[in-house]
Amino acid sequence: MARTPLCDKSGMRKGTWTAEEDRKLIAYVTKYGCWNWRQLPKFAGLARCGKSCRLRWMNYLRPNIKRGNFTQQEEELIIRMHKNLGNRWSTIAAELPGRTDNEVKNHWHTSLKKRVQHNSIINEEIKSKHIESTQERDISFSQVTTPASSQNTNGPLSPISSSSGFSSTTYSYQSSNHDLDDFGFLDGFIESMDQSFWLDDDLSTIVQDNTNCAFQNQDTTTNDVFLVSPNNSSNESNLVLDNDFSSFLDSYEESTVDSFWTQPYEADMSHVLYNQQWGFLE
DNA sequence: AACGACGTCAACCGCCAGTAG
DNA sequence: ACTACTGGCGGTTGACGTCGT
Repeated sequence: MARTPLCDKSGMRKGTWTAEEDRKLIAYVTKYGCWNWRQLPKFAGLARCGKSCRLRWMNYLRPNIKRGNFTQQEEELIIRMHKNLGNRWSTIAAELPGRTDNEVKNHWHTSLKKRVQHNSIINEEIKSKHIESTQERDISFSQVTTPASSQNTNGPLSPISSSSGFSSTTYSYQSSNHDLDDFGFLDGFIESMDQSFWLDDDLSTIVQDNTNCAFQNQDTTTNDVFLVSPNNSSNESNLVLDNDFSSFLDSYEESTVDSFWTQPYEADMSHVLYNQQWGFLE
């Protein structure tokens, strides 16, 4: 599943992230935010390039990442959006709360693409059979009543004029008269999502209740919430924050840890939060 | 049980756009 | 206007798991 750990020329680690590296990254970003990915590994005590840290955080460690199988609704949305937008994975993923562009991309290549292609083939077969039967009927009909020169090949019954090139047998929304360029149905999909899906209620409460020790930094595009030191350019102030952070953690450990952090390192993250064995900036 | 083919997905790579100096 | 830097994106890789023979 993961790559064998190795180092590049500059001594930066590559390959699979260890649980310890994850703990360091989570602890640092949770405390100070992702103010500069390039500089972050140095301060977080990680022998990784910033790009690798960013990727690990964005695709795997950040809160509210939704893991597990895609629902039928999610798959239908991906297929429809991909048909309209192409390989714009980040745009597609933005409509799937908790899903990353990498995850959407992987799921498309491993599962959905084949399914769509399979359905297209079936659809083509249905189309060609329909054309054959229509032509046979037209021929037999014209033999009796109509001169060949007056046959209309692009009439209302032509499957070519009504087909979207997308199977209508599997995906129910296709039969609901949506225009291909009309994303209106997406609104309904998104509205039906519980708001807690986007941002953990417990977390937002905690951030509001602890503004004395850290301030909230929320990414408006992803709804990610980070806790940022009031003055993260100073180690001295960070140490002060460490003390405040202890009480801050005490105040919410029971209500939030389980829901805030997702698998697979839920237990490890709890360890970080409870014991604060960060081992850096100290 | 052994082996190869295939599927999955975390992670890497290169490119590009935006921004600051 | 130009350059350097950074974050973000999409394409691709490759280790590991699963399945079929």
